[in-house]
Amino acid sequence: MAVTKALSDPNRVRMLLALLHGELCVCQITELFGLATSTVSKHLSILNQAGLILSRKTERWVYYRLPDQDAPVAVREALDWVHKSLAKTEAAATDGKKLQKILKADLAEICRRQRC
Amino acid sequence: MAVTKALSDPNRVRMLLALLHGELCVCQITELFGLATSTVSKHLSILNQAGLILSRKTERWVYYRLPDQDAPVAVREALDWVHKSLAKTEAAATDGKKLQKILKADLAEICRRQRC
DNA sequence: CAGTCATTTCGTTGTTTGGCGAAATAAACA
DNA sequence: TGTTTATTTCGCCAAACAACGAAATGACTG
Repeated sequence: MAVTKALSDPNRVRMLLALLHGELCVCQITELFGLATSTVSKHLSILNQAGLILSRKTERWVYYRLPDQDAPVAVREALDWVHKSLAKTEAAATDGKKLQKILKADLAEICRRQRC
Repeated sequence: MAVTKALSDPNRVRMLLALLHGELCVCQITELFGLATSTVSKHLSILNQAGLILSRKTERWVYYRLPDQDAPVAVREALDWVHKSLAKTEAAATDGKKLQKILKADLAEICRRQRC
C-alpha cells in the first residue's frame, strides 16, 4: 500500500497539489513549505517510490513532476482523486499564491537564501 | 485529510474491502482479522469519522456498511479507487474466502467464542 | 583537480499510532 | 431491577514516523 501510505501525510498531499502548477525543484518546494531541505527530500522520495511523482536532474537542480498518462492505472486514479477532491481546499489556494511568487524568483537566489 | 489518514493503515483498507461483501458486525470483522475487539472498534471509528463507512445498531449488534450513492463525492471516489485498485490483491482474496466461512456461522456463536 | 553547491543519507529526538487488556457504557433479557 | 452481553473508551507500551542538523554524495565550476 505504498500509495495510501504516501498520501497519509498532509505535507505530501500539499506537494502533489503544488506540482499541478508544473514541475518544481527541491529548493522551490522547500521554500514553499518552510521545512528543512532534508525533510522535503525525504517526502519527495516517499512520493517517488509510490510512483506518484517522477524526477529529473538538470544542471545543479533536481526537478520533480507528476507522471504522464503512461503511469499505472492505480497511480493515475489516485492522483485524479487527490486533484479532484483536495485541490479546492483553502490550504491549496494559499500554497498556490505563495508558489506564484516563488516561481518568479531566481533559482540560484532561492538556494542562496536557504543556505544562510 | 481524514480520508487519506483513514486509508493509510492496511487493516483499515482490508476492512473496506471486506465490506464489499455486504454489511458486517464488529464481531465478524474481529473474527476475520484476529485482532482485539477494541482494536477493531477503533479502526471502524476512524473509518466512520472519515465518512467511509456507516453504522447501524440492531438487537445486540452494531453493523457497519459502505455508504450509498448519496455520500460526498470525495468519499465515493476514494472508495471507488480502493475497490478498483486494491480489491484484486491476494490479501483481499484470502480475506474473502475466510469471510465466506464466517458468514455461514451464527453471530451469537462467534461472540461466545471470542469471550473465551 | 580542488572547491562550490544542491540534494540525499544518516543518526537522533519528540510525537503519533497501532495494539492490547481492563474498565465503562448501553442495550437486551430474565 | 439486576444480569448478561456487544461494543466503546481509557491507559498503557512498543513500533513507526516526521522533523532536524550534520555528514556524505555527486555533479558542475573555477
